[in-house]
Amino acid sequence: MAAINQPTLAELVRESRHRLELSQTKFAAKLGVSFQSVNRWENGRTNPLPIALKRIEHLLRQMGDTGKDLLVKYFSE
Amino acid sequence: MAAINQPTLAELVRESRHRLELSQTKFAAKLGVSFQSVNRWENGRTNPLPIALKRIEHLLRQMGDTGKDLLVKYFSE
DNA sequence: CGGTTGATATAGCAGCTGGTATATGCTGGT
DNA sequence: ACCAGCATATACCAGCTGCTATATCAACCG
Repeated sequence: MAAINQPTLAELVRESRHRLELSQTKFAAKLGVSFQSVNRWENGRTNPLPIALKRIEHLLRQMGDTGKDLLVKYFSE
Repeated sequence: MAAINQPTLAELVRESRHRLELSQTKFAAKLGVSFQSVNRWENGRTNPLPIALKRIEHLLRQMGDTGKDLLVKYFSE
C-alpha cells in the first residue's frame, strides 16, 4: 500500500489500465468501481479511495513483470 | 457479487468480523477501509460501497467452511 | 451519406468515506 | 480508588462514489 500521491495517481491508473488493454468500463468492472470513478481518476478530478488503490496494487502484482515497474514506482515502501 | 441488500448488510459485516475474531479497527485494516466505515456499516448508518462488499466476499471465501453459509446467504447468485 | 456502436468526458446530486474529535464502558495494573 | 488502554459509538465536514443523463468522437456498415 502507500502509493505515492502526487503528482501522478492519474498516470498510475491510466497506465495500469492500458497495460491490461482494457477500456475504462472493463477496468472499472475488474476493480469493482463505476466507470465514472476510473474516468475521474485518470483525469485528475478525484483520487482513488485507499481500498481502490489496494485493488490496483493487487492487479499489478498479478501482472508479473508487466506491472513490476509500476509497483515499484507507486507502491514502494 | 450482488449481495442481498436488505435487511441485513449490518449483520453480514458484524458476523464476518466476529468469525475472524477481529476488532472493528483490525477488520477495517484488513479490508482497507477506516474503522468508522465498519462501525457505520454494523450500526446501519451507511452501506458498504460495492468494492468493499467485494472484499468482504473475498475474505469469506478465504475462510473456507467458516464463511460458507454467509457466502450462500448474502452473495448467492 | 446517415445510423449505430463503443469509448471517453463531464455534470448534478444523494449517499458513502476518511480524518479528527469526543464520549462511554470495560479490563487490567498500580 | 485511580488510571491507562482498548473497543465501541457518534458527530462534523471536505472529498469521493454511483447513478442518471448528456455530449463528443472515431470506426464501422448498409
